[in-house]
Amino acid sequence: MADVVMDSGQGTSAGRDVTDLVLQDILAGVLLPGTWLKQIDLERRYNCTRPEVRRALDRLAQKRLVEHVPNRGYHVYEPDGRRAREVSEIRIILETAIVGTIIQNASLADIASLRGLAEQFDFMVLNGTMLELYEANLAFHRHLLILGGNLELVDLITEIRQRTSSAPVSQWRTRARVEQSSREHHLMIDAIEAGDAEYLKGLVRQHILQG
Amino acid sequence: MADVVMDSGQGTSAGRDVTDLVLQDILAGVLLPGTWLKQIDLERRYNCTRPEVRRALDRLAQKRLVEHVPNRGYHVYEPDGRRAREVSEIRIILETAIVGTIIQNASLADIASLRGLAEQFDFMVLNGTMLELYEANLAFHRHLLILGGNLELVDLITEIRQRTSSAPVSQWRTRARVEQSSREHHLMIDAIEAGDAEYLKGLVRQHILQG
DNA sequence: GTATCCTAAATTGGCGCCAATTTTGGATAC
DNA sequence: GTATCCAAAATTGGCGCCAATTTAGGATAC
Repeated sequence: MADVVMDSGQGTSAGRDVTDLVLQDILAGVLLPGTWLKQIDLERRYNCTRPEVRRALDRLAQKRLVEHVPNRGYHVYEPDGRRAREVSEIRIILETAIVGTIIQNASLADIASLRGLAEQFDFMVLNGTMLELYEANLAFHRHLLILGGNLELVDLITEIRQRTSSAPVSQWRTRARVEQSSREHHLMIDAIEAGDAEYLKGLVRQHILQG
Repeated sequence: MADVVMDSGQGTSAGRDVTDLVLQDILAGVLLPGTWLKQIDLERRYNCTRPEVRRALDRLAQKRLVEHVPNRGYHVYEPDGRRAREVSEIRIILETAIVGTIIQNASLADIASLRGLAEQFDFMVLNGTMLELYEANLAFHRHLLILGGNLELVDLITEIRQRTSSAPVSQWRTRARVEQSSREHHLMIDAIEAGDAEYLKGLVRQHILQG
């Protein structure tokens, strides 16, 4: 029996589960770092019940996106310079490590798909919300990582990407940076086409460090 | 560190979080892969309430140690060859990446501490339970990783180590392998003392691949 | 006028009940 | 004898209530 049910893992799910809704609002910058997440407020905001709110908060606390203070509540994690730096370092280690495999596995069809996703990102820069831009970026990078052939790694990177919750908002404020990201996406694809692993590694590193 | 090892059936399980208790039982092999975790059973087994059980199961499902099938329950994840291989690959990438930093940062005091932890592991091989052995191993590797200077990375590796839950039991059955691990621990410390990064990388890779 | 204490409102968090769904066992029909 | 169907038991999971703790505000003493 094909009884495969997509539980609320870390996949990109539609805004059904409360956990994802809160997560999206944190990533979109609606719920700012330091904000206390009162259960009664979330209950009303997302039109859901108390237990659902509590489960969502517990899950986000496990993911270390919010902090739980016993008998006082949950609040959005404040950006931590050290942590952000360390997460970036981890991402650089992981994402540069599979550059070789990505280049080996990339077919012409893959490159075409990547171009499409990169262009979709460009489109969202002009006509899209912050969230749509974020998701387009995620889709591009996800497709790129899948070429690495390690699905666990794709999930892991997607997961630790969220650990610098405040990053997307605070770093993507300027249009210049977003357009820089856009250019780098295309340069990455060029590097894959050219089969230049070392150049791609440099691009990935730079891309992560700037956001 | 005195580790609280809970025997099943015992009554007073005060203080400890239920999630950790179930986690330890999965890691220790008491709860075998595929087992259905009925809420009523866990409730009685760990002397806790229904909501506590459900929270623990939800958390373990988030960590992907158990799988949740709606309206049917939770069961311990079956070992997946592909996943285990991919997790090993990730660990190799991360742990070999910080070998250089580890060697740079390792003081004489650190090396002495590592020797002590390695010897504690040796001791547990002879006079210790499976869980104590597992924890001694964890303590050694944790101390090693901390020398890398990236605390997020330490937590991350500790976390993904648990993703191959069935590994410790199934792979550590033979004494030969455990003693091989023991030898490798000491060889790693030797490599650190000698400042030989490349040799240490090879050891780490081999250590992860064999379990 | 300010600090402290005490009371009241608000919030968190534990707990049990009940409905919805699934599983199991047995009875019946072919 | 076997397959199918139905009913009873068991299990999951949603929901709301109430106690414990914290916070805020006001009254009182100095």
